[in-house]
Amino acid sequence: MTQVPTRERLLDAAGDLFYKHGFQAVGLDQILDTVGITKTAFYKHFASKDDLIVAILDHRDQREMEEWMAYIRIRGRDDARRQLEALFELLDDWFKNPEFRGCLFLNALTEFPSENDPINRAARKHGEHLAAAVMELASHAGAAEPGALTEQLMLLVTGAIASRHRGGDLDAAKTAEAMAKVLISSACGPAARRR
Amino acid sequence: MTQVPTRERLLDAAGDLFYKHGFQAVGLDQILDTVGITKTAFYKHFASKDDLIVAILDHRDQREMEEWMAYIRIRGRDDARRQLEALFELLDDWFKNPEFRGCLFLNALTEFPSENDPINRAARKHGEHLAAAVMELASHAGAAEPGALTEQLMLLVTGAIASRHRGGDLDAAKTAEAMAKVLISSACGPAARRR
DNA sequence: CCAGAGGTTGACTCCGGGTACACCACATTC
DNA sequence: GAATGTGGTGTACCCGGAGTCAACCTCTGG
Repeated sequence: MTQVPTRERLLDAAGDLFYKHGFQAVGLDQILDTVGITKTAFYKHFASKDDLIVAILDHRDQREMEEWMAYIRIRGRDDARRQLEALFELLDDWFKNPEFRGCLFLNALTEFPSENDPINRAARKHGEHLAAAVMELASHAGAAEPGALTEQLMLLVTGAIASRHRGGDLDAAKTAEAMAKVLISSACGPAARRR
Repeated sequence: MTQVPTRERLLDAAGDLFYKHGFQAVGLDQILDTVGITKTAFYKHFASKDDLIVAILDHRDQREMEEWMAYIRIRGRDDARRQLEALFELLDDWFKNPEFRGCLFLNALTEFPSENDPINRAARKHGEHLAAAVMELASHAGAAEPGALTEQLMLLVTGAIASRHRGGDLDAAKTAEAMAKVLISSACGPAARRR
């Protein structure tokens, strides 16, 4: 019976609560109640609530990047172009989840708008990681200007998430996917499909 | 000497603070200090902080819609297609402002994620107003499917704002504008320009 | 055997949202 | 000329959340 260490349980439980209700809206006590420890115990794991948030963002960044890349590899086979397109299929799957509340990292960015804030930094890193991954796929796909395509696709991804979050467009992922396919085709040439 | 009524000053000052630092991050006291009144006086104007936020969102929705439509009419002349494109020029101007901190309404949506929350409702209304305006322009521009074009353009607008807010793409408006022009052309026919 | 990690209880500070009460000044209206 | 409403003031207060502190417990490994 290897018990799940408290630190992990804190990261999980607090992450879920923050995602559902927002970072500032969730009190420490609420987190401590669900995990079942006391305040003093908490402060032996994390220096502050902010520290906890940073740890959550780092942890989820890593986890989500792995999950997303795995999904993309499976759905996109060995075709970099198809993999780029799979990114939007992933979004569609995600948006169908009734628990969807936007992107944790984008949410963190708006709740902690100061650029010096460690939380803000941690949240921005996720965007950079995703952009780097897209950039690599764009290069592999033979895009004429991988950088430009990356900015376009990232804007579509961000826009789809924010649109769906706003509640206006329930099929935001499909909307974005249609645009993405056009962009990918025109950037990589209409036919060629490379590794 | 018609003094600016306190209610207006509260809306302005609190709106600015909320935009800069976030809704939950700004305390009532901070607002009261900048306006120069006491807590008791505040509660004679608004029932609560939430009530104040709703009033600010309503107020700014109206103001921003007027400003945006005026900008679009000036830059787009009497050409609905050019007016749609002008929307992205407006974004570019906005993004150049160093005070840019994202969209107040999108920010409100992430800080108050509960759909029942009056603040959430008020923030969503702004998106609906803007979408309605875009829809009308899309119809005037002779789009084959105005609804589809509206969803695409709204996604680009939202994506540009969120991308710029994320800090990844400083030229997000240009990126979105390029995509928008293609979409508008293909939806309305490559040449025709109507009122 | 002892140190250290992870835990407990309980009391405490400070700050923010919100309330209650008593009071003041001025303009309008009966 | 008194009454009332509006927009203020000041002070004292309650509650909940973040964070601190001190004293103590228990299990585990060198």
